[in-house]
Amino acid sequence: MKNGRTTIRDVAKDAEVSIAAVSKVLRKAGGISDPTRQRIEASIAKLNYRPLISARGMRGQTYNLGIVLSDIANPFFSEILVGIHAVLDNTPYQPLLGVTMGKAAREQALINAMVDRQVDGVILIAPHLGERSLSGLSRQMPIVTFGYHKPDADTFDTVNIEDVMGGEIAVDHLVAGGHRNIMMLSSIAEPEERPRELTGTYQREQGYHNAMKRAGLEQYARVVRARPDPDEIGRQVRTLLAGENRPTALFCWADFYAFHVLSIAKDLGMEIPRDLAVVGFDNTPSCRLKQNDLSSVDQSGAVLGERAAKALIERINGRKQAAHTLLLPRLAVRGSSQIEATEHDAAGT
Amino acid sequence: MKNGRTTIRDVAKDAEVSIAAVSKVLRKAGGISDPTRQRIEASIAKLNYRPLISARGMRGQTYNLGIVLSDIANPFFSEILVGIHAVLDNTPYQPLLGVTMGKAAREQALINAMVDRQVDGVILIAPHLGERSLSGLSRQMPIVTFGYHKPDADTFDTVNIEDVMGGEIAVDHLVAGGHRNIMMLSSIAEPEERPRELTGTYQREQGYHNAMKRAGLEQYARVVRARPDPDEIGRQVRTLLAGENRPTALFCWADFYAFHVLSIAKDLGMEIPRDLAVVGFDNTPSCRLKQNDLSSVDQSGAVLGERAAKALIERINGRKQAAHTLLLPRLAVRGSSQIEATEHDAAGT
DNA sequence: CTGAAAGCGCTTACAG
DNA sequence: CTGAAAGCGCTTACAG
Repeated sequence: MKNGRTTIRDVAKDAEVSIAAVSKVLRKAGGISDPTRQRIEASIAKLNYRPLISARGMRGQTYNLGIVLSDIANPFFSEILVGIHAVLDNTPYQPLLGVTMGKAAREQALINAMVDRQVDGVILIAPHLGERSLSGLSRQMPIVTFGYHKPDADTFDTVNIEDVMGGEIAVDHLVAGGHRNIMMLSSIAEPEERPRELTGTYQREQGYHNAMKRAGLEQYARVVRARPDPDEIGRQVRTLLAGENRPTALFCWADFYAFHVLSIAKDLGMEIPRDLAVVGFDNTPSCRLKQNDLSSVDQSGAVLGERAAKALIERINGRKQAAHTLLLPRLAVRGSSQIEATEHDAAGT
Repeated sequence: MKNGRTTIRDVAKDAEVSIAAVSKVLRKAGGISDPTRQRIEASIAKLNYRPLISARGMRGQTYNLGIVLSDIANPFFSEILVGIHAVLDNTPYQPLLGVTMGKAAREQALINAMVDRQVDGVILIAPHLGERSLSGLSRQMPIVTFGYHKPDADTFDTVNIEDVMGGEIAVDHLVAGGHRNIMMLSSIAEPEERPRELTGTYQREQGYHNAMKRAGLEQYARVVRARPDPDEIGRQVRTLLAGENRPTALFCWADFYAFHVLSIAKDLGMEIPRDLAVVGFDNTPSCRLKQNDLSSVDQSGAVLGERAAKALIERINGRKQAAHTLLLPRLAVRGSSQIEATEHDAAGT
C-alpha cells in the first residue's frame, strides 16, 4: 500500500470483478463482455487508476522506450525528439531520454540502465557502439538507429538521410557558383567501437569527394577534421584560412562547425561570401538568423524522428524483418554561399 | 526467466548464501560478515549481475530520478543537465529525462508518468505547475525546482539565481554606457497554473524596473513581451524599432530573444551597438561567436545543475527541512553593448 | 465470458 | 551474522 496508491485490486473491488478482468481491459486483451468492460472503465476513470509500471514490468511490458543521444545541446537532435514525441503522444509509450555527453562508455552504461529498466525498445541516435554490441542488443529488444548507415542490418531498423547525396548537393551548389578550391571541414571523434564508415559524417565526406571528382576538381579536394571543440575548430580553421592554398569555399559537416567558421572569418576581417563561401549541414533554425544567413543541407529532424518512432512501435508490435528508411536531403540556399541571395530568388539563379 | 537474465537467486546460488544476504550487500545494508560480503561481491562481478529495477521498485527504491524540462533545445538547459550528470555519474542514480515541449498539460502527464515509474525524486526545471500541485507532489516524493522563486517553500527545495539582480546589473551596465531610453524584451506564456511572479522572467523584469528607477529613468521604462516564437518576436521587435520613442538599448530576458533582435537589426541595416545596444541573459556559448558578440548575464547552468542534483540526493537520503539555494549572476560584457569592447578591456572602461 | 492461483525478482521484517 | 517466508502489483496460463 505505497502511499495509498490505487491498485488494480481497488478497481476490481469497485467494479465488482476479478483483477484478471481489470488487467484484460487495461491491456485491451479482449475476452471481456461489453457491459463488464464499460463498468471496469468507469471504475478506472472514477478512481483515477494508473497501473504501476514496475509491477507491469515484472510480467509484461513497461511501455518505456529508451532514447539515447549523445548531445542534448544539438538543435538538430532536439528536432528529432520533437518528431518522436509527436508519434508517442497518442500512445501509452513514454520516452526515457538518456544523454551520453559524447562518451562511449556512458553509452554502454546508459543502455545497460535501460535494459535494467526493461524498456520495450530503444532508439539510438548516432550511436557509438560497434556492430557486435548492436546486434547483441537487438536480440534482447527492438532497436532503431539513426545516423548509422547499415542498410543490410537484419536484426534492427535504421533511419537515415542520404548523407552522401547531402555532401554532393552542397558541393554541386558551390561548383555552380564558380568555386574550384572547395574544402571540407569534417569531424573526428575519439577512437571508438563503431566503424567510422557507418557514420553520417563519413558519408558526407564521400559525397564531397564524389562531387569534386565529377567536377574534375580532385586536385583541390581536401578534408580537414576537428573534434567538436570550439578551440580545436578555431585552430584548424585559422590554419586553413592562413595557408597558401586557402579555399574560396568551405563545406562544413554540421552547422555548429559552420557557425564557428563564420565567427573566425569575421574575426579575421573576411567578408562572407565574397572572401569565403560557407555551406553547413542540418539547416538548424539559427541558419535563418541574418548574422549567420547560412546555407545548409536540410534534413528534417522531425520527419526522421517520426519515422524512427513508428518503426520502433511496429517492431514492438511484432514485425520481424528489418526496415530501412532513407530520406533525401535538400539544400537551403542563403547568403553565406551566394551573393545577394535570398531564400526566394536563390532558385532562379 | 526473462531472456535468461541473471537474478539475485543465481548470485545467491553461486555464492552459496541466501538471497537475503545478496540483497543486503546490494543495498550496503550491513549485517553481513566480511568474508561473506566478499564472496557475494565476487559472484556479482563474476556473473555480471545487475538488479532488475522493476523488482526493486516493487519493494524499495528505483534509483531513478526524474528530470523535467520544457525545452530540450535551450542551450542553457543543456548546461544544467551537464551539471546534473556530473553529480549523478558516481552514484547509482539514473536520470530519466522528460520534455514538456512547453505544454503545461504534458508537464502534468509527464509527472504522472514519473510517479508511475516510482522515481525516487524529481528535478523540475522552470515548472509550470501551481503551488498546490507542487506541494501535493512533494508529499509523494522529494522535489527540487529551478526557476521557481519560492524561498519560503517548506516541502520542497529550490535552486535559483538572483534574477532580480541579473536584471539590475544588465541595466546598470547600459546606464553606465550612457543609455537612457532602455527597454526590455520579455516573454509571455500561455495562461497557466503557476503564478507569473515566481518565474525568473518576472524577476528579471523587476530588476529592470528597479535599476531604471534608481537611475531616475522611470519615464523610459517599458517592457514588451512576446511568446517564444520567432515570428512574434520579429513583429514585436520590428514595431519597437520603427516606433517614435525607439530605444537606444534593449535588455532581453534570454539570449534566444537577443539573437533574434540582432538578426532583425541587421536586416534593418542597423549597426550594433551604435544604433542599438543589446544585452541578453544566460550567457550561452553562442554569445561568444563574433557574429553575435552578445553581452549577457551569466548564470552558470552547470553549477545550478550540480546544486539541484545534490539537494535532491540529500532529500532522498532523509533531509526533512527545505533548502533554498540562491546564486549570484555576473555580467559578461561583449561588443553588442560596448563599442570596441573585448572581454578583456571591458573591465577597465 | 469470468476468476482463482501462480509467479515475476526483488526487499523487509522476523526468527534462529 | 544468516536465511526462510511474506509480499509488493501486476500478467498469464488455466480451469470452470
